[in-house]
Amino acid sequence: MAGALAAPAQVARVLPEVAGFDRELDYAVPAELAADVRAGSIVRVPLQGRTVRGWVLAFPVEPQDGFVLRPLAKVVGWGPEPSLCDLAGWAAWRWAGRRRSLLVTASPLTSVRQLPPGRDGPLHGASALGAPPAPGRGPAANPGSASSAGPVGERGSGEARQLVQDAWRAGTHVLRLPPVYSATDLVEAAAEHGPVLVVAPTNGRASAGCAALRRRGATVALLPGDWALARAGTDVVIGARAAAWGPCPGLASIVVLDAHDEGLVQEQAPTWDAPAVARERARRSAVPCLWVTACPTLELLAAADDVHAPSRAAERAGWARLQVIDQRRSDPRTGLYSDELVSLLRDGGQRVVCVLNRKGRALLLDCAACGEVARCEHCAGAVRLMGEALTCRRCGRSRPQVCASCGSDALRSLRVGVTRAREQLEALAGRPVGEVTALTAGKEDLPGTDVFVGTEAVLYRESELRRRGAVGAVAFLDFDQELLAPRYRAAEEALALLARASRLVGGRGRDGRVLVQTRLPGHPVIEAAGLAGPQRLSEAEEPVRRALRLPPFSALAVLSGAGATELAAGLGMLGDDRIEVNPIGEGRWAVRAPDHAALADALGAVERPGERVRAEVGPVRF
DNA sequence: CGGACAAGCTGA
DNA sequence: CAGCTTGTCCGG
Repeated sequence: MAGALAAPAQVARVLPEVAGFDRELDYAVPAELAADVRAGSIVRVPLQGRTVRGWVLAFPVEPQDGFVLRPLAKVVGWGPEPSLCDLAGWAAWRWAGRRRSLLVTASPLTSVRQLPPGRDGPLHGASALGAPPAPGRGPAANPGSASSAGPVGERGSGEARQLVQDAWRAGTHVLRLPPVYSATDLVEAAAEHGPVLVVAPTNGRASAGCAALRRRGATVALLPGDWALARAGTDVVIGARAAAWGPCPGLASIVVLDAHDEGLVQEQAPTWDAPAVARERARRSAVPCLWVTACPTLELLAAADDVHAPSRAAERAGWARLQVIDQRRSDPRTGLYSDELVSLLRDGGQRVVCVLNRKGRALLLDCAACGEVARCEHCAGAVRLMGEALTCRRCGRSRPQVCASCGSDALRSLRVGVTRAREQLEALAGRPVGEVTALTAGKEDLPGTDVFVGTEAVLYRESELRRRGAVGAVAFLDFDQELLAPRYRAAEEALALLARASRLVGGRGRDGRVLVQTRLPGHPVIEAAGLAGPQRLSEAEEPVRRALRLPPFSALAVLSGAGATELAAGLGMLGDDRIEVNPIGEGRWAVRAPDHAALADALGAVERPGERVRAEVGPVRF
């Protein structure tokens, strides 16, 4: 540096984008860059002999004395609004992570040097919101999706609008709308109060919602692509879960669609979830946060200020008819295909989607001659059929399809997977059956058949399935697997599957139905879906969760990775008797606290070990 | 994270 | 003791 006696440069406080580094550093801002620097700007700064990206958290600031400040190297472009930088700090505390990944989520994919004309510019000058549809207006609608209906259908529009009006005050509100309702009407009603940020559970729902809103004349930014447009200002900003971190100047409300959906939870640490981020963001802006869901979870209900539901008639109309097949007296071997299912399959006019949450062909076999379960000769683990051979799940060794105890080659499938079910369904139906699993999802077109079988991934192919005509029925071949899954949220997840299936067949008004094969016909999940009354499940679940001190009656985190044991020990050393730490096998630890604040404070108070630790706050699987 | 630098190891 | 690896520290 020349050491000239010019006026002291202004100073910016920057968070460098360096993994594992969460400190703010001060930099001098050269006069020629000062005009482009503002809080939130993305810049490049020198650090240890290289230059790295970073976010300006504050500008200008009083520098801390005692440092020779290095100059900012470059202004890359626009970044998150300053309020989102603060929100990232909160989320880093709440999910025991660092700000970097959260600010990456809040930033554009590529540098944004200039914003397009915004709210008051030519794109927006006369928003057509509330006016009759004006197809030619606004940014180009997505080609290709213009033919599909709104994100979820058109029924019950008045009800959705009315709920928005009822809930219109600062705070977090559960809008308990049935699976079939008009999200487009709902968002449109919210947008009449000012810019609305919409978080959808999948990119597919977000882009369908974007197209529907644009057809009605709203200016809509679809994230992540339209980041710059969103930052400039639109009526609606919509995207998948990362949209919770999307720019939305003048934010007047946040709407989270399918707030119960697991797609709204970030899998990588920090494991933030969009409903909780939306709630805090709305709270900080003193605007309404609307959690829209057909099946509110206990965790959502506990965190919300109130619940708004439509009339019984409207709620009933939006759930499909449920046909429960009681299989308590059927043979477990043949129980996957009830008479009712077979007649449905043989009705050639029906398009049927079957759900079986098991991949592969045969996952458990026994010998037809001696009845022995097929197991591995080396480790005694259960074997499954892979191709033509039996493969051990535990040690991976293979052997031919022969019974190890009597030598017979007549092995029977005790628990079939989707691959085998497809073959069996095809034989029963007398027409072609297509297989859909997560492996094929998104990449290939659906098979050209009218009957499908797949894991729950098949339910996420809604728009493709419906494009070829109405789906007459969704059949859950082994619903008990969902009901009895060893996870505390299993029942709520099972109801969410029935809600998704309801949406696929289109509610009471259509002839569609959801068929459930089960040995637990009186289960609260089935009762709730059958009566279109999701609170039935909440009422049954609440005392169980309370007694077991599971969320929302506690807050959980799972620690894993090489440093997990050290971090667990550190938590024990805090001497806080509200924090429980328990081993859950293989270097994994469960941490339980009375609430999220206590959990976050405890995780934040312990020094992180040198070795890597993953802290999954609010584990999806537990 | 990744560069800088120091301490530790090895072989001629 | 040069030449290399491994570990620890620290960033404005």
